[in-house]
Order: sequence, then structure tokens, then C-alpha cells
Amino acid sequence: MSRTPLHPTREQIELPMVLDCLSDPIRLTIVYQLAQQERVSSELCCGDFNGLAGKSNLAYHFAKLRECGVMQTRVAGTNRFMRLRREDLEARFPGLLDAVINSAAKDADRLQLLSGCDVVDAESN
Amino acid sequence: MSRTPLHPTREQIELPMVLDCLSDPIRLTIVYQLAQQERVSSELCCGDFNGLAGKSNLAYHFAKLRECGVMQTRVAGTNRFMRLRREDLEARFPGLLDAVINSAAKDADRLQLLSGCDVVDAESN
DNA sequence: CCTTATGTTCAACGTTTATTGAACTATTGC
DNA sequence: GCAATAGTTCAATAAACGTTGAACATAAGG
Repeated sequence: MSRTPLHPTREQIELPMVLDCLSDPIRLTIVYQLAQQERVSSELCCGDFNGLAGKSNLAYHFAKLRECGVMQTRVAGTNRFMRLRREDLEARFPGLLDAVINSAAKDADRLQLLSGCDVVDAESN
Repeated sequence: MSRTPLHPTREQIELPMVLDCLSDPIRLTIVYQLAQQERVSSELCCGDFNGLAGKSNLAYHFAKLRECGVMQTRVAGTNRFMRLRREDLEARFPGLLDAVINSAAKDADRLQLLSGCDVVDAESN
């Protein structure tokens, strides 16, 4: 396992890549859950998203989200903690992330954003 | 040529589809140009986008933009006039379209949004 | 009616994408 | 050291995507 995964600089973040990244239902769910979690701890680890898809499939989506500059990964022991790159995204594309997240929240049931994710269960306790 | 192409109702417009639609550079350019044109006439016809790609390729992208609910097509003679479905998009995803368009405007040169499009030339006269 | 202009539709193609399971790496705790 | 845990990487697969040119459809102008 390489120590710190590749992240693009703020200026390297491209609009089409971000939009494409967010257009996938699984990745949109991940981003949505990360946004919800910001009110609590701002970070989640990969395992919190088991239930959304298989581990290798999730790793694929995590890599995409990272490489597109949407989220950042921090390695801690055997865990990888992830958070949204809110400031960078806001600097590059003002209002975009919130518009997407709010739209996703509005359509939460339609998008099935809440299904199969440990995070929501934990939060509702 | 069928008289009126298919358009989804406002409620049928889905977030992932819209994001995916906007993630393609050619389609993003079309949307951006339509947005710019709103200050003038709010409508453009297919031919205004020759230069972006071949005709059949453009027809493919137009169809996607239409089927995803991003724009509306009106048939007039041999022409098809298109405009953004601003109100519908705003109702479904508040702030999203403007965030995307403003972000695209900020990155206009990086995205090469202005190249090969008749509209800009016409507008700069 | 014939031609021209505007776009669409279709089939073909090569590329990219999402998904899967198996193998692998790295860290923690006993 | 050994087993368990947490994730990644790889190869394979099927589906979706973008692009192309040729054929088609429709309307307008002479």
C-alpha cells in the first residue's frame, strides 16, 4: 500500500471530470454521505460505505473521486479516512458542490441515497 | 423528421443524468453557448454549433441534452431552435445550472469553450 | 418538380466504464 | 510470528459511450 495516494492540486481540478465523477449514483451517494457527515466529524473511512457495493468496486470509485479532486484520502493505520475537498471545490467552482448536494438531498429517496449505507444507521442513533 | 422530439417532464429530470450530460466537453460548450445567448435571443439552432463537431455527432449530443431535460427543441421549418430549460432545472436543482455555467465561464479558455463556434463570432460583431 | 439546406437515423467502430472475484499489501493485536 | 482486518491492484467481462460516414427525411426556394 502506497503511503499517500495521488491527489490533484486545486488548479488541476477540472469541471468536466468533477461533473462526470458526480454523475455516478454510487459516487454521488458517497459524496452525499460525506457531506452529511461534515456536521459531525468531516471524515469517514472506506468501510463505512460497505453495503453500497463490493470492496473492490468501492475502491475503484474512491480512486475516481480522489483523482478528480472531489475528496481527499488520509491514511491512518489500516484505515483510510476521507473528506470532501470543500474549500478547493468552492474556490474552483463556486456554489457547485452545495447545489449538487442540496439537489441530491431533495431527491434522496428517488436516488436511493440512503440505502445500504452504515453511516445513516449510525447517525440515526 | 418527427414533428416534436421527446422531452421529459420536469419531474422526470434526474440529477445523475443531468450531471453526466454536462460532463461532456461538447455538450458543456453547447449549454454554455445557449446560456450566453440567453442575454440576446434565448434560442439557437443546430447549425450555430457546426464547428464543434460533425453534424451527426452534434445530433447525438443534442438528443442527449434533450432527453436529459437540459434543453428544449422547437421545430421551425428545416431548423430546430433550442433553448435551455432554465425554469425546470432551477425548480428541480436550485442553483445547479448557474453554478455550472459560471464555473464553465471561469474556465472558458481552459475548456476551449469558445473555439470553433459560430455563435461567438456573431456575437462579437 | 428539382435542388439545396437542415438535421436526423442507422450501422459500425474503437474506447471507456462499471463490476466482479482472486490475489496481494500493509497494519493491528494476540 | 500468526491470524485477522482494511483496502488496493489486477485481469476479465459486459455494457455504455463518442465518433464517423452514408442514407434518409423534411421543408424552402427557384
